[in-house]
Amino acid sequence: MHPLREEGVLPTARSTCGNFLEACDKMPELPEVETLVRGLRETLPGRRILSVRLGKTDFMDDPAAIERGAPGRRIEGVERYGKFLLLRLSPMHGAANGNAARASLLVHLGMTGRLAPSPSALPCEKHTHACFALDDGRELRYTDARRFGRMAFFEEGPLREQLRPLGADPLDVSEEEFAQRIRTRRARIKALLLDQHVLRGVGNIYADESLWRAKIHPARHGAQLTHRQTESLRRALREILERAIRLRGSSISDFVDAAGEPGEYQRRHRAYGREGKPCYRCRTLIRRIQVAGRSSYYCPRCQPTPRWLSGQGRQPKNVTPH
DNA sequence: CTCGATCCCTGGACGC
DNA sequence: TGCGTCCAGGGATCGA
Repeated sequence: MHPLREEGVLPTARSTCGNFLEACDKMPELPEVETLVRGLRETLPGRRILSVRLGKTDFMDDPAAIERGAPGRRIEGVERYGKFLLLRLSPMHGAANGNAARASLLVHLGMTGRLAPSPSALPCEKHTHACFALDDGRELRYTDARRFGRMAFFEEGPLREQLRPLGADPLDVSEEEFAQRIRTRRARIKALLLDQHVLRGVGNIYADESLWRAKIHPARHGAQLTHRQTESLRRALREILERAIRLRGSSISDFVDAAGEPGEYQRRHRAYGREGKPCYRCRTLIRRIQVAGRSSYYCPRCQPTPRWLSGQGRQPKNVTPH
């Protein structure tokens, strides 16, 4: 039996205190991945990968390529691209074959993925599917119960190929590009925010939060939005993501930020997961509907339902994008 | 091309 | 206590 299969279960490693929604809090979207990247950057660069052990591999593009390509390389950097995490690897030491080129390990955490170094002596947590032994007595371990994540090894060319289809950086996208990417589409705004080909890094939580803040109903069509609305949404999204990164970066939960509000209050979602609770702006009860196959939380008063949806009426035919 | 529906997978919540 | 059922979601894939 594979050593990783018999999972050495740590005595209830994490106190999963709290309800489901607090657990959702940890779902890796852009800010969570960014925080992880910053943490790994402190400790990984310069380390050499000595060996690789894999458990279940059905979420990996090409497990053999990882086993073949990673050992012997040095970790040169850690980067984020959307929700992807990139381990930049050196060319293979003194390699004359195909390993002379730079390469990267591409990691997506999916819903439940975690990536962290750990002393090799510690038993692996349950659902650990990849262990990279480092030259300092630690192992970089990937754990993912649901295996919705992804792991792959690429050299530069193929890596660019993988990342090329991804959309704009929501922290960086210009007013014009954002409007262009949204207002030319007839899909619902919620679907567009979640589409990694439109924007890279936004997930369900921050999509709902930014729509709440911009006062836009999740089922509106991209092409229905005014320029003023897309600009409001772009700013809301950027500010929420930036704040989330700041908050995640400070491990202390109850600090007071520049706005003078307690961190605990700040970090609470305004819409996501708050079905039946009063809107922070108008006290109307937050509702939950399905949009683009995902739960979507919104305030029915602040984010008015589009007319075509509210009545028995259906979607008008003339929402032609332009 | 565009968009929506379906499926993958597991653990936790909930009902009986 | 224990069992079954439902549900969460990112993204690939398929069909309309």
